[in-house]
Amino acid sequence: RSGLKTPLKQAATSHSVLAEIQPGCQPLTTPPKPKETLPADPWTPTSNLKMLISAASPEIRSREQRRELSNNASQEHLSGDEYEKSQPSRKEKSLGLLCHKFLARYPDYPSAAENNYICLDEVAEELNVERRRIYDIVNVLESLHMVSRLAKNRYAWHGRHNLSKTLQALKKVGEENKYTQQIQMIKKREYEHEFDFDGERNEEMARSLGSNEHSEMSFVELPGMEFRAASVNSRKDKSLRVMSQKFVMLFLVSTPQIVSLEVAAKILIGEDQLEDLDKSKFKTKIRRLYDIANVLSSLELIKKVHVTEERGRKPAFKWTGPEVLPNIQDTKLETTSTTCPPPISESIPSKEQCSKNLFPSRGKQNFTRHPSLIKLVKSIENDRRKIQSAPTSPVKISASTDQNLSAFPSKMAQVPAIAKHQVEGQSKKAKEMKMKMSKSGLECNSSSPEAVRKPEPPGTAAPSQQPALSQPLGVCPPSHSSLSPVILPHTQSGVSYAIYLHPSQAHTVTTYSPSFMLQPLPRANVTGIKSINSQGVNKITTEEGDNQRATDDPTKPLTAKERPTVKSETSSQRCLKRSQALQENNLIKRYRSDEESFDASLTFFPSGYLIPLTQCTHGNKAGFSDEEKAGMCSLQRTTYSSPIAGVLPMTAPELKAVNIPAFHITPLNIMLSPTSLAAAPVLSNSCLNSSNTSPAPNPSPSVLNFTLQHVGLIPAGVQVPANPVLQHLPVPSQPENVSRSSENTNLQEEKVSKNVLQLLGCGGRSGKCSTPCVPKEAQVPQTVTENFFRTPGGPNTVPLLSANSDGTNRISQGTLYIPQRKLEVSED
DNA sequence: ATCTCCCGCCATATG
DNA sequence: CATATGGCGGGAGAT
Repeated sequence: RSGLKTPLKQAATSHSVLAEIQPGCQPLTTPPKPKETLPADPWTPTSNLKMLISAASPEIRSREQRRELSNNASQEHLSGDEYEKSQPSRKEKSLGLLCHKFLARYPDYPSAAENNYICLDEVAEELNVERRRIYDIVNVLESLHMVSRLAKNRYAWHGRHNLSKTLQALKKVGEENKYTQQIQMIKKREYEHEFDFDGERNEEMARSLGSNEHSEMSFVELPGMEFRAASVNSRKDKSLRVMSQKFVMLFLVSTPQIVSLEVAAKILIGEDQLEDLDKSKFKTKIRRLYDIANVLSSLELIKKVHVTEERGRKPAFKWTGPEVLPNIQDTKLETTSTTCPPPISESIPSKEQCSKNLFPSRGKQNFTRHPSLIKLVKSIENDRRKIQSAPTSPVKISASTDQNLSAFPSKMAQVPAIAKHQVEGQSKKAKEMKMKMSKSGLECNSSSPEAVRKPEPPGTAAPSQQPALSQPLGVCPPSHSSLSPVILPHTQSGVSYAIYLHPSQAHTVTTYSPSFMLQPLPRANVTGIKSINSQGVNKITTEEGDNQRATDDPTKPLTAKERPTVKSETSSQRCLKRSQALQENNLIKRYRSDEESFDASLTFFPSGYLIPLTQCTHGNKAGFSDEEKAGMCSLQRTTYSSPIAGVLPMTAPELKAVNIPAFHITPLNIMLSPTSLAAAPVLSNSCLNSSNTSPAPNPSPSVLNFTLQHVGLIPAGVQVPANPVLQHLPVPSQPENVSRSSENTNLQEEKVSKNVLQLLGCGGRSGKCSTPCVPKEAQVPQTVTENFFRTPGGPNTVPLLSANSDGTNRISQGTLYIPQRKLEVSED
C-alpha cells in the first residue's frame, strides 16, 4: 500500500452523531421508513434497555455522549463550529454504537410475516455512515445468522431466532476443532516464554502454532439458511464472517468463558497460515477482532473485561450470551439422519434443508478435512493473492455437505475444490468408518460437552468404535480412535496428566503453566507434564510464582521444587491403588496421520510420560461427591480432591454422573533423557493399531489416550501402555473460584487465579483433581485443581514414556512440577 | 505509551 | 464496465 490515503475527511457529518441513542434512531433521512415495524422497537423499552446495558459497561460512552450533547449544544450556540467539527468524537462513531443503532431498527424476534428486509443503502444513509461500516456489522450478524443476504444490497433480518442453533452449531464445530486445546496450548506457550529456558523458543512456538492441526473450517451455516440468492453465495466465507464465528466458538468452548484478544488472534492466525507470526498480521487480526467484538458486545453476547496475569493485564472478552446447550437432539440427529433434517431441531426451514439434502454429497460428514491440506491450500492461496495477481478463486464445491452428522450442514466453501475433495475423501472414509462403528452405540461423540457426554461402555466393543469423536480430522485413522473406547469430550475434559520434569529443569518451570501444553522441547531431558484443571482460570491462593512453596493448597503444601524427592507418598499411594486401574492406561499414541507431512505436529508432541490425573468434575459446583472422593483417595482437601482420575474406568453412567466437564491436560515440559530410553517400557507398534483389543477393561487408558490425543499431547496412534509402575497422586489443588458471575446485575470482578503446584517427590503423591465445571448457569463457583502423579518407585523421578517422531519411545524420569498462575478478570 | 479501532484505499466479486 | 463487497493497515483519539 502506498500511501495513498488522503486524509481528508473531516467534518462531514458533523453532528449526526447526536442522534445517537436517544433521539431515536433514524432521525435523518427523509423517508423514514416504517421499518421498524411492529415488533421492533426502535426505541422501545427494550431497546432502551439494551442501550443502557451496553452503555453501562462502557460508561464512558454514555458519559461522553452526554458531554457531547452538551457540547453540541454549545456549539450550536456558538454557531461557528468550525472549531470542532469533530464533535462527534471518535466514540460516537464507534462501531458498537453504530451497531446499536442498527439493531434498534429491527426486532430481536421478528415475526415471520414481517418483511424484514434490510437495504444497505438506506441503512447507511439513515445511520449516516459509510457503507463500509455497515458491512462490518452485517458481516458479523451474518456469522450468527441473524441476517442473511438476499441479493445485492439486500439482506433479510432474522433476528435472534436462529441464534441458539447457530451457537450450538458453532460450539460443536469449535469442539471439533479442538479449540479448547488450542487455547491451552497457546496459553502454555506464553507461560513458557516467560521463564523460558533460553532459547529459541520462537521457533518452537511458531511450530507449535502452525502445527495445530485443526483445520479451519469455513463458514458454518445453518440448515435453513444456506444461501438465498444465488448471487449471495459466492462470497460466503470470508474472513470477517468466519473470524467472527471462530471467535464465538472460542467462547463457547472455553470454560471460563473468557477469551483474551491475544489468544483469539493467535488461534485465528494459526489456523490459517502456519506461522507467520508476523507481527503485523497479528495487529491486523486484533483490529478485526475489536471490530467483531464491538458488534458482539452490542448484541450483548460478550462484554469486555480484562484479565490480569502475571504479565499484566490484557484485554479480553467474556461471554454473556446464552449458555449453549449441549443439545442432545443434535447428537442424535447426527448419527441418525442423513437425509432430511430431523424435524426436531430445526425449527426453521426444513424445506430448504431438504432440498439441500437432496444432493447430499454425503461426503463430508463433518467439517473434517485434513487440516494440513487445508492449510496448505490456504496458505498457498494467500500467498498468491498477496503476491499479486490473480486471485484464484477457489472453487466451491457444492456438494458435500450436508449430511453432516451434525444437523447443520456446513460447507466449506472456500477451499479449493481439489483440496477439499481430497480432504473429504480422507476424512470421510475415516469418518465413515468411525461412524459405523460408532453407530453401534456411542452417541457420545459429539458435542455435548458437559454433562452429557457419555462414554461408551467400556466393555463393549468399544475398542474400535469410537465415535467420530470430535476429532474431525480426517487424519486420524479410525484405528486410533479405537483406542479410546470412552468418549471424551474433547471439550472440557478434565483429566489431567502429569509429566515429570527433570529436577534440574524443574526450577525453571515452576511458574505456572496455563493449561496444558506441550512443549516441544528441544532438549530431551526431563519431562514434565502437568495438568491443570480445566478451567482456564483458577484462582489460587498462592501467589505467583516461583517461589511459592507452600502456596499450594491448603491441603497439602508441597514444596515443590525444593523437594523433589520426597513427598508424601501415602496419599499418593492410596491413590495409586485406585489408580492402578488407570495405570494401565497410559498410552501414548503416535501420530499417525496421513499427515505426517506435518512434522510440525510431530514435533509438537513431545514425548513424555503421561499420567492421568484425576479429574473429576462435578456438575455442580465445586463439590465433588464425597463419595467419590472418599473412594478415591482421600486427599486432604475434600473438596477438590476427588480424584477420579485414577478411577477413570468409570462406566458411562458414571461418567455422566460425575460430570467430567472439563478435562484439561496440562503438560508442562517434557524432557527426556536419551538414556532413559532404554528403560522405557516400550510401546509396540501394535499398540498403534487398534490396540485395544481388549474391551477396555479399563477405560482409563483409553480415556487417557483419547484425551491426550485430542489434546494433542500425543500423536494419534500412539498409545501409552499402562504402566504398572506409575502411580499418580492426586494432589489437591486449590480451588479457585471462578466467577460466578452475575452478569447483568452487578459486575463483579472475578478473579481467578491459578495456582501452581509443584510437585516433586517421589512417592506418590498425587494431585488432585478437580475441577468441576459448572455451567454458567449454575453459577457455582468452580474450583480447579491440579494433579500430578509420581511414580512410586523412584524417588523423584518418574519414568517417562515418550514417543518421538521417529517413533521411538523413550522413557525418562523426572519430577513433576506444577506451576501456578494467577489470573484475574476484571471488568471495566 | 498503549489500547482501541475509525477511516477509507483499493483489490475483488457481482451483476 | 459500474457497483457492491470487504480486506487491510495507517494512524489518530482515548486512556
